[in-house]
Amino acid sequence: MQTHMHLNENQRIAAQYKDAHILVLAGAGTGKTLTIMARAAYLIQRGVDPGRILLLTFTRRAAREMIDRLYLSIGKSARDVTAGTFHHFCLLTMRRMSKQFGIQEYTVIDREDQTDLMKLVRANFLKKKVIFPHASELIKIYSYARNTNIGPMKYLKKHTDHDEDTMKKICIVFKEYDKRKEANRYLDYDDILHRFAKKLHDDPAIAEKLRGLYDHILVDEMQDTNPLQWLILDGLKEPSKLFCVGDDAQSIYAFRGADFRNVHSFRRRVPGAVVLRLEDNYRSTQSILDVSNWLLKESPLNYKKNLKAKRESGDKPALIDFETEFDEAKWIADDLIKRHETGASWSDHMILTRTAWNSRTIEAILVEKNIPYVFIGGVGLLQAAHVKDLLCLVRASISHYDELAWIRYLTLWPKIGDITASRAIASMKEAPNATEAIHVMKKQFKTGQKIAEGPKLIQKYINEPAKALKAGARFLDPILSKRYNKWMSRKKDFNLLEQLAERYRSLLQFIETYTMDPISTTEATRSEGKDCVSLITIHSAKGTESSVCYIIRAEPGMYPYIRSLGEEDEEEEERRILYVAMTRAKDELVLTRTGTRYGKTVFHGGAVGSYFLATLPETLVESQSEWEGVFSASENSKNYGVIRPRKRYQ
DNA sequence: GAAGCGTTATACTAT
DNA sequence: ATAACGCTTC
Repeated sequence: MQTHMHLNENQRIAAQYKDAHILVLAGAGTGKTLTIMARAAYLIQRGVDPGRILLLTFTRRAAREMIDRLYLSIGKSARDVTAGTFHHFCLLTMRRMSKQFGIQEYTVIDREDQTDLMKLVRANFLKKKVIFPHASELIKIYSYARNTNIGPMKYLKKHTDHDEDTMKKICIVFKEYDKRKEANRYLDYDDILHRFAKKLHDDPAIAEKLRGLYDHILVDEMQDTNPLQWLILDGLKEPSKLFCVGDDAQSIYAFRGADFRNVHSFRRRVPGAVVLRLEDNYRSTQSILDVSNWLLKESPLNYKKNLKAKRESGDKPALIDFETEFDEAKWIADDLIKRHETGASWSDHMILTRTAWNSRTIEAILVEKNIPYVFIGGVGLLQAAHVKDLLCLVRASISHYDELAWIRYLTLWPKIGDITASRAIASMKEAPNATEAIHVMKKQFKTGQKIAEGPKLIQKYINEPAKALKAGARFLDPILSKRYNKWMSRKKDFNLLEQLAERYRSLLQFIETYTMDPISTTEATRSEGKDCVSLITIHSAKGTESSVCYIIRAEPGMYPYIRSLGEEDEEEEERRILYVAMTRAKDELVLTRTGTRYGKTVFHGGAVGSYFLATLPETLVESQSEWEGVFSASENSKNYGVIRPRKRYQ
């Protein structure tokens, strides 16, 4: 990282550009974040009210970090800048104008709830057993179609090969899903953007108001915004000025509707926009960039990227082979300990993983060896079954429309399954208010009195989330302790939850925050600023950096990921994922791979399927094999078997 | 008909 | 770890 707010010429020109919409094309490590912050600082110093600056980032973590850094540079006024993700910003704004947006009493639901709701709709729609996409697949299709602003039918025709009849049925199911969602007063992630964008474009009075909120909109990771997000920027951009920063080579969210080409069309979309470039890399050594550059050059797409280091050439990246993921994990843990003993901080190390579950082995070893770490990405604390049980009790207490929460809560009780629960909930829907609804529900069951106690308990503490959770946890304890093995270790999560909740003024706010920004258990436990190793998915690692980076499981079937094989667009996205991973490293890059694929040892001969590192020139890395008795690392890559594309899910 | 239990299959990325 | 499924019990 460059010294604080010390800008090079191009960064300075970008940060201080006047009166224009600006796109900054900034390669990895060229000081993207620094330039955005310098822009904010410059604007504020020139007299712009910080409250009239909107900073849109990709994760809430990124927003927090930027505001913290801005605080160090310009002080208190940094806190007045609105910073967050598109979803966060849109929801916040809609909550402030909840009457105009008609979202009072609405509950935000996550992907899992979306899928569960879709399951109900799907089951209702299908008479008998027919071949029909699963709920998770339906949600994926619908979400993608909405984020790219194309109709579901158009999407289905373009991306699947279902027959006409099935496609029509799928579209009907989507309509049913919408209806059910509305009846439950749910907002899914896509609704948050969609409702906002719709008002912005269809309601001139509200649009006028929204456009007047900010003078400057700064957007990080522009390459990963999708067409729906673009509608939002487009609607807000006059008289506000856009300052967008991105890099096509780091676009890794196509599955969410982003298109890496979208930064190229910026000038067409925004007439008169100025496009600037940052090309000097301050982050990494040249040896790390050499491998990264090589990877992009191998692509059939022309990224026109050749990162040049401002730093020394440094050590060559290492490529190390292991027989099993267990060996790999142990080696990394020992390497970390060695480095720590010679004076390095744990926090100088980042372990990058393609998939969240791939990190399980290494996580176990880190725990075993007492290496402090934080896991970022993947499944959250709030997804654990027992935590969901408690949160659903809370949700049910807040909203009597919340069908999923009620089903979950009611089915915790003996002799109540989903069918009985659904019936009771259907009768509740008629009730005019929450109190009446609970009264109606109570009468359905012999144990009704006891069942109704839970929500009543929670309702007492609507504005004291920690107390509500404590009361809820105590209330559910007898049921949950019977339900789960190892209950004592699960129960600990409730204390953690209570601690988190203390920071919030209402239950609604607490639930909403963590629904939109799920965190892992280690992330919740870690005290701020603690020295620890980061174990992180590459998708979550965007925008971060570390002195030493380990990219684990860099074997065939992983880069490109096995499911993308055969689809050029998808394989190229996988290339960018690996590129993002490599360019996080400042001083040392260690690629490790195993001979295990899906639990089986792979060392049969034959041609290599699509595997990026198969053609990696030996001069670019130091190869090493910890796989005793087997061929050397360089031979190794040639001896991996053919990888065939897995049958695609329809 | 519905609940509940035990067995088996299964894993990408995320707001 | 959990969802899905088949089977048994109420």
